[in-house]
Amino acid sequence: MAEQEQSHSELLALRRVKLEQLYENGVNPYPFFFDVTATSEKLKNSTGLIAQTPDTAERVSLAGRVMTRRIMGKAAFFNLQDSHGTIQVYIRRDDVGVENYNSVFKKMVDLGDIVGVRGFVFKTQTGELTVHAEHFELLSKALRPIPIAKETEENGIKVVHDAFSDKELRYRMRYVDLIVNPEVRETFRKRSMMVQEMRSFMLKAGYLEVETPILQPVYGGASAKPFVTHHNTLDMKLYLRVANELYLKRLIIGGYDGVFEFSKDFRNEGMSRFHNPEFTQVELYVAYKDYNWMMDFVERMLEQVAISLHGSTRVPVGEHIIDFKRPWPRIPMLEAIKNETGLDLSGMNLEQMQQAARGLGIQIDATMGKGKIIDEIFGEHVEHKLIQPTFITDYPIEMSPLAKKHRSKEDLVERFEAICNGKEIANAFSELNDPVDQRQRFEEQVRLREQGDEEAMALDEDFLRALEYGMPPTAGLGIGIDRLAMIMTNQESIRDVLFFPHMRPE
RNA sequence: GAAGGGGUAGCUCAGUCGGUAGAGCAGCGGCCUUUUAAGCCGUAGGUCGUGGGUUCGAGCCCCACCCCCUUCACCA
Repeated sequence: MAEQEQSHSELLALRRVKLEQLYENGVNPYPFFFDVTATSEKLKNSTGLIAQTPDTAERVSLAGRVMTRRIMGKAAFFNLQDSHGTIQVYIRRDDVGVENYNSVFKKMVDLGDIVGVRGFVFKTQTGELTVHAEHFELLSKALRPIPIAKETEENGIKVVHDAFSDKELRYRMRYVDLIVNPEVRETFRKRSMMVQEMRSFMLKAGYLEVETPILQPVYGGASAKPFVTHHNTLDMKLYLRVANELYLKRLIIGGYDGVFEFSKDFRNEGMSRFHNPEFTQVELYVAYKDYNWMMDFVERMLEQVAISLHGSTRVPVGEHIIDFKRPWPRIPMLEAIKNETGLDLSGMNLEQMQQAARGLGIQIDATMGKGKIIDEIFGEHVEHKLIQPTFITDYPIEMSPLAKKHRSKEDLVERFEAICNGKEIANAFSELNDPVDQRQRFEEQVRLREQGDEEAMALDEDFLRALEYGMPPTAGLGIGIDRLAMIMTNQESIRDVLFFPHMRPE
C-alpha cells in the first residue's frame, strides 16, 4: 500500500527512475566505503590549509549531504553538510570528469543525497572557504526529497526561509528534523554533554554506575500509576518501573558507598509539555551522608553542568537568565509559604489549615491531611515563583514515605527539592533506614490504596527484608534529566529534548 | 479527560460573498566555469485530514470522527 501511495507522487517516482539509470550507467548508488579525512568544522578552524597554489595544497576528503546547489553550466557550487556543519564545495566539469559531472552530478544527484568529495581548500572571490573538488562520488541516493530551508542575512541577522517547522512532522520524522534544522542537532548534543558531565562528576566522586531491573514484580519508589505487562513463561504480571529507588538502596545495603543509574522510568499518566510516558531520571545514593550534604553535591554538580554547556553559570531560559552559581538559597517549605503568602502554617491544626487553604482559593476535600494541604498551598502559590535555583527543604511526612523523619521538626521529613524556573528539577532526602518505621509508612500507603489512591505505593516485603539487614545512613537524590535538559537547552516542551517523543500512531 | 487553535502541492503559506485551486522554494527541460535565498527562459505538480450532509455548485456552511499544538486537571 505504501508502495502504491509513492507511485502517485512524481517526485518519488522520479528518484526511483534516477536510481535505475545509475545502475544502468554502472554507478553504484550505495557504495561501501569512503575515506573521510576532514570535517567541515576542522577545515573552518584551520585556515592554514588554504592553498597558495593548487599544486602544493594539501588534499582533504569529506562526506555529507548535499543541501543547496548553484549550477552554472560547466561548474557548480553546493553546500555539503556533515555532522559538524556545512561547507561549500566547488566542482568543475574539467576537474572531476565530463561523464561524472554531467551524467552523475548534474543529472542524478538531488538535494539530500549523500556524497563524498576530495580536493583542496581555497577561498572564493566573495571570501567563502570552499573545497575545490577533484574527485566526486555518490555515496547514498536519497529516494525522498528533504524540505530545504534557505537562509539570508538581512542587516546582519540570519533569516531562515521556509524552515521545516511543522511540529507533528518534525516529531514523527525526527531524522528529517535533524537533517534540516541544525539547532535541533545542537540541542541534543547539549543534552548528551549534560548527561556526560553529570556521569563523570559522579564517577569522579567515586560512585558506581549500575543497572537495575526495568521489569519489576513490585513497583515502588514513587507515587505514580505504572504500565503493566505480562511475562509469558512465568505467566506473571510485571510492571515497568516508575523509579529505581528501592533497588539502588538494596545496593547500598549490599555495601557500596555510592551508586547511581540513569534510568528510563515509565508512568501511566497524562501527557503534556512537561510529561512524556517514558522519561529519564538519574538517581544517586550515597552512604553515610544526609540531605544537607546532598544539597552541596547537587549545587556543585549542576553548577559544573552549566559551566561546561554555556561557559558560564548563567543560562538563558525563556525571559530569564538563570544563574546556577552556588550557593543556592535553602528555604524550609513552611517558611517559603510564609514569605509568599504571609501565612504561618507551623502551629496550625488541621481545621485552621483547611480554613487558611480555602482563604487562598484552594479546593479542599475531607481526605486531605495537613501534609497534602501544605503541599497544595506550596504548589499553588510558591513553586512557580521560584525562578532562580532554590532548595526547598523539610516536607510533610505524608508525602514522603521513603524519607527519614526530621531530626528536630515534628511531622516533617528531611527532604528537599531543587526548584528552578518554577519547576522541580531535583528531589532528595535523608533516606529512611529504620525498617520498623519503613514498614509503618508502607502500611499507611496500603491504607491509602484501599481508600482508592491509585498512586499510593505498594508494600515491598523484599525491600523491608533488605532494610532489616541494616542500611547505613544514606542520602538519596533524583534529578529529572528531561526537565533539566529543557532548562539547559532553553526548550519549552519536553518533546524538544526527546528524540522520539510519544505520539499517537499515524 | 475538558476548552481553545490548527490540518490546502515535497516544504512554507495565501485562498475574498459558496462559483470549480494559487505563490515562493524544491522538482522537470534548457542557457550559464568563483556562485551563495545564484540568475534567466520554459514546464509540471492537489483525495484541500477522513466520512457524511446542505446546495445547481463546498477548501469555505453543518454534523461526526482522526491527528497536532496550547491551556487546565494528575504528575517528574
